[in-house]
Parts: sequence; C-alpha cells; structure tokens
Amino acid sequence: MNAEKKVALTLPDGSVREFNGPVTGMTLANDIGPGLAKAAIIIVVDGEQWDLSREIIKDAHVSIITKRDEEALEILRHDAAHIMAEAVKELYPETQVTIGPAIENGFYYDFARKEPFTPGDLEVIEARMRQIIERDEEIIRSEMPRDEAVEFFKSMGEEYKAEIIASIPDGQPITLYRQGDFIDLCRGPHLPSTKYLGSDTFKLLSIAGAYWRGDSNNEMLQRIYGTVWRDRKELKAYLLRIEEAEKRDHRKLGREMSLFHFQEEAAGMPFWHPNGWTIYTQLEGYVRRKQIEYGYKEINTPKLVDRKLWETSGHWEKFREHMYITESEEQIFALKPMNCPCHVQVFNQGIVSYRDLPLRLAEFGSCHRYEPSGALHGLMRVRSFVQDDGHIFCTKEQITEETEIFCKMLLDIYKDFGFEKVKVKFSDRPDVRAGSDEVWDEAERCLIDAVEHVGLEYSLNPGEGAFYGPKLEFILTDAIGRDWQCGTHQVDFVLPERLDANYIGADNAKHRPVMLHRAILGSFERFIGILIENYAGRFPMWLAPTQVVVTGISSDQDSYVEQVYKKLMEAGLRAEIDLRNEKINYKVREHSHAKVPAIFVAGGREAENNSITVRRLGSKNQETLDLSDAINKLVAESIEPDKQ
RNA sequence: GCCGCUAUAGCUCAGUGGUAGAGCGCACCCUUGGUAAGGGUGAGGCCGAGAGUCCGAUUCUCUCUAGCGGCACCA
Repeated sequence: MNAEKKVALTLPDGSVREFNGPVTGMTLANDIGPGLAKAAIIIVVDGEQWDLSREIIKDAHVSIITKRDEEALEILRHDAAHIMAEAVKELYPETQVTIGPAIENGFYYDFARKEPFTPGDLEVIEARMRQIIERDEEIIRSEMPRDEAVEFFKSMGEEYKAEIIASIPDGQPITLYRQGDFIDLCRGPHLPSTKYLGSDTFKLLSIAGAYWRGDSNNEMLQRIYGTVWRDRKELKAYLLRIEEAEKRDHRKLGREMSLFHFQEEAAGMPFWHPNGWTIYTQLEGYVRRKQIEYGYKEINTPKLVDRKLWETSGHWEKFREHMYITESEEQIFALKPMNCPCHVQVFNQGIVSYRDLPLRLAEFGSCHRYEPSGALHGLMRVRSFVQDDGHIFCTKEQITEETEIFCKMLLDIYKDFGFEKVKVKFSDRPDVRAGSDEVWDEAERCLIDAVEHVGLEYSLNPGEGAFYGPKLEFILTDAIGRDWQCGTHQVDFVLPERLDANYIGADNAKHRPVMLHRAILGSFERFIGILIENYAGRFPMWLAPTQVVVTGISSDQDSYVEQVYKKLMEAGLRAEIDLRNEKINYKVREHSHAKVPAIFVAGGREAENNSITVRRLGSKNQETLDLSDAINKLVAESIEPDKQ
C-alpha cells in the first residue's frame, strides 16, 4: 500500500478525501456513504465522465452523478440503447449492430438486418431487455489496440463496427464495453450494471429506416426508437405528453373542424374549406395591416414565368428539380418557387433614386415547389403555399437599420399569437460563396449589430449562410414547448447583380442596391398548421372560424333565436344559428366539440326579457346578459390584436 | 427519393377466397327537452387504381398512387 502513490480527490463542496493509491468512483462513493453508493451511476473526473469502476490514479476534482442529476438521463438512455442491442443480438443473432446514441427523450439504435423488424418484435425485444436488466449484468470497460479491435469485430461479423473503428483517428483509445456476452464499441461511460436501468422506465416506440452514417447514398438500416426516464412516473408523463401532442395534430383537427383537406390528385396542396379559409383570410388581413404599419408596399406578380428569367436569376441551374415546369406554344414556363426575381422586375421598372430607398416590397406570393414525396407532412410541408414574402431594396449602409426594424416587426407579430420567446440563429459565410470577404464581413456585422440592438440573443450556425449572403432565422416556441423556425431574414448581394437592379445615387451614378429577403410567418399554410397545434384548435375569437352559435332551448324560441342571429351578423360577428330539434345538452356538446368559442342560448326567459345566456368554450359556467351587452362584449373580444 | 407500415361508408374502425358490417355523422318521424349524447326508422360502399393467380379476389401476388412513422432533402 505504502508503495503506491496517494490519491487526493476534491469533492464539489471543496472537501478533499485521500486514498492510499488508485481508487474507483464506487469506492469513493462508498467511502462517503452507502446511500450515495447506491444512487451513484457515474463519476465526473476533472470534467470528464468516467465509469464508477474505473480507477482514478492521480489527484483530481471529482463529482459523483446520481440518477437525480441532470446528466443522468443521457447515461440511462445510452445504456438502454446498449441493452436493446444486446437483446436484439440474443434474439436475432444474424443482426449487425451499428450505432445507438442517446437522443432527446430517449435513444435509438441502428441495426443491419435483412428481415424487417415488426411492431410485434418490439414487444419481444422489450421483454428480453427486462430479462437482461434482471440479470444485472456487470458493465465492464476495456481498451483494445485499434487493429486488434478491427479484427475482433470483423471476426464477429460486425462489419459496421469495424468500419467505425477504422475511422477513429489514431491515438484515440478504442474502448469496449462488455455486458454479459454482448460487447460493443463505445466511448462510454456506462452504468455499473444493467439493473441500474429500471425495467419499467423505458418503452420502445417505433421502427424506422435510416441511412448508414446519415448518407442517402448508403444502404438503409433499421432504426428502433425508444424512450427512457428516471422512473415509471416520468415515463408515464412522457407517454401522456405524446398523446396530448397527437390530439393537437393539425391534420386530425383540420379534418374534425373541416378546415382543409388533401387528396391524391394534388398531393401536398391543400384544399381550404370555409372554416380554414376564414382563419387564412383573417391572418392575411392582419399581416397586410402590419406590413402597411411597417412601411411596406404590397405588390403581386405572376405565378407562371418564362424560363429565361429563371435562367438569369440562377434558379434554373440551382433549383430546377424543385420547379414545376410547363410548356405552351413552344415557350417553357416555370411556376414560381420564389418571388424574389419577380420583385426585382418591379424594382427595375422606371428609375429608382437613392431617395426612394429603402424600398420595401411585400407580396403574399403563391409559390410551388416540387418537394420529395417523403417530405410532405400536412400543412407543415407542402408543394403549394403562400409566403408572407418581402424584399427590401436598400443601400449597404441601411442593412443594420432595416434588419432592426424587421426584428421589431417580427417580435411584434409573434407576440400577438402568444409567442413571446423567440430564438435567433445566425448563419455566416459558407465555404462556397459569392462576393468578397470584405462584403461578407460587413454584412455579417450588420446582422449581428441589429439583433443585438433589439436585445435578442442569437446562436451561431457556422457556414450555414446562403451562397449569396448571411442570414438570420427566427424560431418560436409553441404552447407545448416545441420549436418552429418561421421567420427568416437574408442579405443578398447576388440577385441584384444578376438581374441588373440599380438606383441612382446622390452622385448621379448608378449603384447596385442590396436586397434583403424576409418572411415572418414563412408560409401561411405552415403557420396556420402551427397555430392549430398551438391553440389545440381553440382559436382566439378574432381567428375562430365560427365565433358564436346561437340556439334555443325549445322551438318556442325559434323566432327570438333568429332575431339574435340577425343582430350578431349585423354586428359583424361570424355567427351560426342552430334551430335543430335537439336537446340543449346535445347542442352544447356538439358545438363544444367543434370548438366554437361562445354559445348563445335563449330559453323562454331570455326571449321574454331580451337577454341571452352565454356559455364559453372550456367553461361550464353560464352567464345571462342583456342581449346588446353580450353582443358588445363579443364584438370587443373579436377585435384583431393590431386594432386594439 | 429511401426503408417499413397502411388504404373498407362523410369520420373512426371491424371483417371475409363466394362482391360487406359497427359506432358516430346524415335524412325522416316521434319527442319541446335549461347547458357535454332522448327514442325510432332509413339512406350511404366499384373494399385506393391497374394487372396477375383462381371457377370466383375487397381478401392472395405484383405494379402504381396516396397517407402514416422515420431517414435523406428543405436551395
């Protein structure tokens, strides 16, 4: 013992524990207390996560991580992936394992196997995982020289693993983890044994295809997704959360509320029903007013444009496979996939003076793009859509201010839908780009300055800018915590050049304007999809397709109900009348399911004294009001947020 | 586009090698009922499209189309 070097470990509270020689995390935990030893899963040694069984041979700052710690979930999820791989290898030995990381809410593992996995297999695999957990297999770390490791996995028929090892840079140790008969290449760290993963804290969710190494040129593997939590309660809560999200699915609500539909003959192109179109036109009117407020001029440009323009703009070369092309009298046209070239055409009419800049042109531009069939997803990814598109033509000196104004406008609009939290991603120059470094330096600086001025925090997307300029992406968070990238703001030095846009400067010479491409909603289709899910179909009064339904208790009140309906319509409300021969219970139930925000009920009493009983969606309370008061209240509530 | 699954009434779904069924919705009748389903009767289907096997296909096989879960894509 004395021959060994002493090891002093500093704990997070600053206290130091000394040991006569190398010590494992588990020994340390036991030394501190048996409770901790039981709860411990890994140890952080000088900022690096280590297995508890690994010997610490020199002085270090350490902290023991238990199941309760934030980092624990990732470890548990990663281990679940290994346990699943072990189960799959036991059940289907012909399967090759590839990679299986922890991800948000869970994990996946990609397998190479001819036979497809079925949903039934998931249950079998899950049952075997529980057995492996019960076996409480010790998870043992070891290192192996790289060539030996390659040979080792090759000899087991694990070609993919061998390929991964071969691609690990020289000098990095190859670590293996063994649990039972299963050995996997892994960076670690792992739990001390399989039992640390609770047998009722995980669930396998789905099977999906995934390309080897994420490259569509490679073969497709089978991916199994699972979710893992600290305990049974957290798991149940998560599964409930998935269910709740499914209830909000805009495709389901779109059908139930008759907002829109899709059909085979126009895949990816929505057919808007009266209810959905009401939401759409309300939204459009709102954005139109906002655009006027922020100094835009609205225009409208052709949907079908000759190929020559797309050749000049560069789209024919870069974007052709996404464009719908048609021919008429030997002329080739394309449905516009973007509005920018047309906006430059408007800018180019007549002569623009520097005094006219910045010129802000907006269009609710109807675009078509041929999206890959597998990408289509309800309203969220469509082939025909309308952008709240805008292009600002300005001088380089105006970029910062214009960007600032745009950020303020975007925040202003998002706030009206309850989206208070907005994240910003800044994408700077890509490797392949147009324009000099000086121009990029300046443009990037302008965007950052603007974002900082309005007090937004941003994260960097290195090299993700467009080839024609840097960009900002704006991400909102919906009512159930999901992020959606909607807004975008891009600097473009190239298109004005290609389409020969100029203005006359104070020096009486021609100059090239800068173009800023920008959108706030992105597309109306997608934004409405997001709104449907955000509100769970319960739209605020100003957007609700039907704002109020008026109905009677019995047919004796029919004529009064008709009077009320007439007054509601005269007040400009989107009202419906329900004179069906049904009981009030039935009608309340049905209109509640339809998510109508207000139900006006008239019985004998109300008809008698010119009042109405109001029931609001989501509440069982009823309130009887004087009819004109009730109508005034609804009218007030229906005012669009920008008019309040 | 790729892998897997799915396609039956307006919706949700059951079912069968001998051309179909439920619930809800819809229509009509009875019921006039005070806030989340009153009762009865009835009408609805080329079982996604095309081809093949078979005496016979909604059912089995293949192709296509669309949808779903992912992957890739989102310039």
